[in-house]
Amino acid sequence: MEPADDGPEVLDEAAPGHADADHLDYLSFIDHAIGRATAERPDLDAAAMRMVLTLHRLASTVVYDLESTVHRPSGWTWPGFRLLFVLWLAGPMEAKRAAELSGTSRAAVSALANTLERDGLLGRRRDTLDRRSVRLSLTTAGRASISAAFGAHNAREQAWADTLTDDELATFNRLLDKLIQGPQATRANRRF
Amino acid sequence: MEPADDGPEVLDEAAPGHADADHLDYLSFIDHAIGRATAERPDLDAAAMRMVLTLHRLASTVVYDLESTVHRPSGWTWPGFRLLFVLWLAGPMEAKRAAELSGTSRAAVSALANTLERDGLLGRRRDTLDRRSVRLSLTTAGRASISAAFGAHNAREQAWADTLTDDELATFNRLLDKLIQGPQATRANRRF
DNA sequence: TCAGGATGATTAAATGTTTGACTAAATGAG
DNA sequence: CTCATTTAGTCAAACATTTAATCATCCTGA
Repeated sequence: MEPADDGPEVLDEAAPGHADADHLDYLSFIDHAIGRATAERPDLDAAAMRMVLTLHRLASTVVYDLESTVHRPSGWTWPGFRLLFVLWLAGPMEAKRAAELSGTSRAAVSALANTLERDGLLGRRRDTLDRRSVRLSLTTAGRASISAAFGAHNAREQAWADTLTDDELATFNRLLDKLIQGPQATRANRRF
Repeated sequence: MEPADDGPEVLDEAAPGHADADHLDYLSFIDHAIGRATAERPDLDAAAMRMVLTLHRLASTVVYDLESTVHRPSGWTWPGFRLLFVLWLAGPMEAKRAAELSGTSRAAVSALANTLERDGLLGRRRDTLDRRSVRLSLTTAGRASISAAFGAHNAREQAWADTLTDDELATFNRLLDKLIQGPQATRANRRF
């Protein structure tokens, strides 16, 4: 990799206000970012910025934890888990519905099904009535795998939830639900 | 793609309890999943399961919204935005620190920097003291881009936050903060 | 001093994601 | 009935992510 030749267009010196940026980490960066951004642009909505920034970082951290401690050691990936999870709990279904329920595109389900089928965890079958459509279902091996993995998965979920009191958890779940049932979520879920 | 040959190992019929799985969507699947899973395995922690499932789906939906309405139309990706955002608000820094602050691996930052450098949004410069280390900084074009994009970004954040009342938002942010400051998050953030 | 071990960055290989194009099959208006 | 349109799935190209291996550089202790 060639080092950049330090042309004049590179802002190489820290701009004023970055002086305190040296003792930051993944968590404290949130406060720093909100402070810097709103100092530079007072029109920004700080509480909304905090909500999205923290929500995203928390979700990433939880997913990384589940994937690295539960699923990768069992030989599979988070996206693979998500698709098998849907099939486990809602039964065999068309690829299109699996995409809707797992929240990705049909193309991603198609690609994902390739590896999962290769690994013997799910089966594909062309529908006889509508021959465009493909029905996905767990194999017995797939069912056994996910059923076994989900115990460990839920144990980690429980450890996370234990960070909050029972009341706080109930409140948190209520607010999550309000957000995901709200107009923005309804508007946004258009991956199809 | 070859249809599976419907061998006996494929669980092709819906198991009992899947009868009501036909009128599900991305949102109502959460309730269905919790009901089915706890019916099958009463030892599971339903509230914890709900928390993680909803948290993940909400975060994915918000990110997809921001990426598809704000960032992709401007010609860049969510991961690219995240890296530039860190450089914007904390100033030039080593690649290693950029990885810590943006929450990915050093390898991912290295790959991401390739495309961003190619597109003229950031510059790389070998450190003269420690010649292993590489310093990343925004170009003026990169700075202008992110500054322009962040107005629209924050407007979408605001729309999401408006789903909650002011009190609810304050509570939600407090609980997000408690979770991300808690022992699980501290334990889990070990991507380095 | 210098050999062994740590550290920063990159690359490699495998996976997964997106959008957009393409194929094949079903549907529906005339 | 036929032809245009819609729909399900897949493919292709561009990107991004992970872990593991590799390379170069720095540091440390005998």
